[in-house]
Amino acid sequence: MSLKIFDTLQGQKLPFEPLNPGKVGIYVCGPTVYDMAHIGHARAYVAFDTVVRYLRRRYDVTYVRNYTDVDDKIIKRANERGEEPNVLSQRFIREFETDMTALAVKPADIQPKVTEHIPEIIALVDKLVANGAAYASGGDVYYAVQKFANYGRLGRRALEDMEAGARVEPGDLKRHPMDFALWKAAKPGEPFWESPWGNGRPGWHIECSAMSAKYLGETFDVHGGGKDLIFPHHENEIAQSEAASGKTFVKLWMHNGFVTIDNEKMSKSLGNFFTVRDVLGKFDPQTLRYFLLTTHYRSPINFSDTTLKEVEGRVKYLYETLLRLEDKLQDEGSANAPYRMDWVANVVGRFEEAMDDDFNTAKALGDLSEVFTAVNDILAKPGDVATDLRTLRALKQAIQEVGSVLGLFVEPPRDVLSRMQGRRQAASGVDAAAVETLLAERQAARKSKDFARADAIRKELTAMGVTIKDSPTGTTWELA
RNA sequence: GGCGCGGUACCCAAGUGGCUAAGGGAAGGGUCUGCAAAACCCUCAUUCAUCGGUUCAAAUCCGAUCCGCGCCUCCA
Repeated sequence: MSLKIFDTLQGQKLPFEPLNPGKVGIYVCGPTVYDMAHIGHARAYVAFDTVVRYLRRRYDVTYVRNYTDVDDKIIKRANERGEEPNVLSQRFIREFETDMTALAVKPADIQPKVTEHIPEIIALVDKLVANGAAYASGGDVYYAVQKFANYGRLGRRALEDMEAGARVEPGDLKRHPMDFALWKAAKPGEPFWESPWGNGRPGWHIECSAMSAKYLGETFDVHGGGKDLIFPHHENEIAQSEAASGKTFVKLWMHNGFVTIDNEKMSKSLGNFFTVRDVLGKFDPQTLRYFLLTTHYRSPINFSDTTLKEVEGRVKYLYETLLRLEDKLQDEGSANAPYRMDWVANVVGRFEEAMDDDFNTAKALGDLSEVFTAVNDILAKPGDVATDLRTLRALKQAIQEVGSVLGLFVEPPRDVLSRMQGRRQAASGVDAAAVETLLAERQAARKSKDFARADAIRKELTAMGVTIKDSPTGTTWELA
């Protein structure tokens, strides 16, 4: 049982071995906080949250995920809104954290902000200028890509190929078109910090080099982010960090695939953009999380309302099963009866097999389906009481253990189900009291065997979007 | 143009050299039910874009072709 992870740099799955036995340092590029988080963010952070949760089963993990809280887009947005950049970024950090909490994404161990690491950044830029990897030009400082032999290795592209397409502005301060800014001179009205090169602010890529080194060291185990960060962001991080330290920057690179809409990358220019908040207005956070885990993290995942509806139905089934299971387990059980099926003892083992193969949550979820079916099977067709209870207990424990890694099935099923029901009810505008009245009327009709009347009422309810379930303990209802 | 990824049933989606091609949804049949709903059971790809090749053996490896997507500019 050994963990294999796909490394972007090598282009293949590799057995994972931490640099320091028992310990893992992982850095994931966080959001630039100038707007609400979108589903692409949700995907990335749910994916890495799951990775980290799984790694923590075996290692002492230090997980760092930054906030980029100073950048062109933030300044632009703040100006548009007549707001201070730092006020705007702080606000979107809070919104981001609200969304992540809803999605059961645990905070990273360290969540550094760029604005709180300016001295480290300046020191790093200074070092790069001193050793010739970078040069000051105007009030800016640029990284000289030609000085870094491996430039383009992560993104699999040659410097010569890139020059052709690069736009060279007249009077550009860069020596080479692909050189990128480590430090940008402040324009009037922009936030700035004092530096040896004048007032300015960090370029986009340098922050991650500076902050990862500070918290994880000059060489660390895993660096992750979305596929769109491979080039130039991560390429540039490697160039900066390795030119400064002379050491290998990162042992293994992980990149998650995109969220697509109609099979095209989600982007504002295409107008196919959904925020997490939009989606959580229509679907349960557990639905979104489950959906994001149904496809392997490196593949694209296509988002649509139809799919989410389907997934919510599934998630509802899972929680209803859990609810039935819990109710059943109220009964006192036996200690060492046999299991009803022999695979029961190995549910977690199978889960680890799936996760060990580059965190295959899609496979893991597929396997889990059989567990839930088994639970319902036992509940629907009870056999020997002692055997059933022992089996159900074991299955419940396995579901909980697997769920604690996937970030599912942690909340009480009743809470999740009533949250879903509440959202549907609010959206449909159905009056619960009116439904109850009709149900009481139908109950009376049924009691007097007036089934025609009872069915007429059910038809009426169906027209309202209400589905009812009769059971020995009473009638419940829900919105389709 | 350069580089990369992918095409598995009606839909979504695992599987990347060898037991019966996971799982979910939809659909059809059944059990249960006054009838339903829910739940459970059964059925549902001799076949993995196409064409060649390698191999005792390929959805899985190689080549070609067609189609879709992404990166090369800010992006998770």
